[in-house]
Amino acid sequence: MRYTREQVEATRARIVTAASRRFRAHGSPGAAIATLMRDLKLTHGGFYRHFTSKDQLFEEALDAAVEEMSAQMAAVAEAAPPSGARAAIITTYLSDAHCAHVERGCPLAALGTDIARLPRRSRDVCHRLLMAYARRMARYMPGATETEREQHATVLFSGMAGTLTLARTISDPVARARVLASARAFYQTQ
Amino acid sequence: MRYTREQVEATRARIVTAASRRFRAHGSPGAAIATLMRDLKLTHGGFYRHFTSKDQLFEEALDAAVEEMSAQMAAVAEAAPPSGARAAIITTYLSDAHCAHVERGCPLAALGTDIARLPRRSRDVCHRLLMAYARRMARYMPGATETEREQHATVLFSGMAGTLTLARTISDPVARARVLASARAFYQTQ
DNA sequence: TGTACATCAGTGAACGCGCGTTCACTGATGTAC
DNA sequence: TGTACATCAGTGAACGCGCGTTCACTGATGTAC
Repeated sequence: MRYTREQVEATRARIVTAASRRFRAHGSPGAAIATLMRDLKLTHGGFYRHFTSKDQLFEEALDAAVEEMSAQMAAVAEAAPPSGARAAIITTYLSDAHCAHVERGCPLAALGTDIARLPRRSRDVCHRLLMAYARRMARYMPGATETEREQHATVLFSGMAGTLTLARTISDPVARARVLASARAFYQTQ
Repeated sequence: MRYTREQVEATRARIVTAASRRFRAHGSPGAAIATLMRDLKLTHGGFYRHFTSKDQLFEEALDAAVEEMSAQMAAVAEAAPPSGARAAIITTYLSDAHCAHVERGCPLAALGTDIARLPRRSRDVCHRLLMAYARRMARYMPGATETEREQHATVLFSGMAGTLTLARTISDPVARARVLASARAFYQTQ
């Protein structure tokens, strides 16, 4: 073997991480494998030594994005006083900074409509990943039962994702900030 | 001239209407001009007698979608007692029926992330169309000033669009209906 | 009124490009003997 | 320990396909005379 198992897995991980950013920034059709590999100083042919198809990469990249995002949100929640965890999440999620960085931000806001259009099998896989995200956020949500908290997380995060997506269509920074601020106020009082 | 002005404009309108459905269902990269024209019993070459590019069609199709959707929502609001207009909008927007028909539904929920990724010039055009939608809905929203009502409409509709998009990733009808019901309850009490 | 020509929506072949995927090949290292 | 062979991550050319766009052409109708 030319490379050790560690090297091979490191390369694979680099591809997944880079893909998770590029897919969020440009969508799957907008992110070509050849470009992705070239920017990693690799050639596109080698891609298929690691993945069977672009679709498989998409799923793994989404998994990585969900993991990255939910870890960030959990960190924000844990840093806040217990009663302010939900508020801290809302402030961070609907921040100008999050809005400005699709490629590192919430995969639902970045890829929602693309996932909704996927054929059933892939859509189910993706949806399961998104549900894990909601489940992880549930502990910071109000509600008497785990199910209630999960549903609250689902509605809150999908709602904020919609507003973030809309904010990203706005070129004017002032107008964009105003929409984000309105949404923060809206969800904070709920 | 082979065709009268009426015939030419009727053909053009048919193309825009069909495109507005197909773009919402499959996104712009997923909706090919050749297929679109073929289903209208036309050939793809003729397309360029009516439009200069696919991008131009996208903008006109989005305009039509916004018009269709906001007219539907306005009708629902007008049919309700004045104090119940907002509630009626929420119930209709977050209904199973709306969720099941992307191609006739809210363009923000169907195309949000695609629009956010457009180059600046087209994104501005699209965003202006979406703002007209919010402006038209503002009259049914609470708020002391027109600006407040518009901001409320913006946050409410973008939020509902995010949840609708998420609901569309769910294959199981029961789970999907549960998410929509939770969101209806959430926004109704706000 | 009749005839010749111009117009232009629509046709269908062709072009060019990007992209996912395949494949024969390379060459450094692991392994068998 | 040394040598021959196997492995397989990575290379880069090539394939096939879909798609946006172009273009020469058609032919029915409008218009000029």
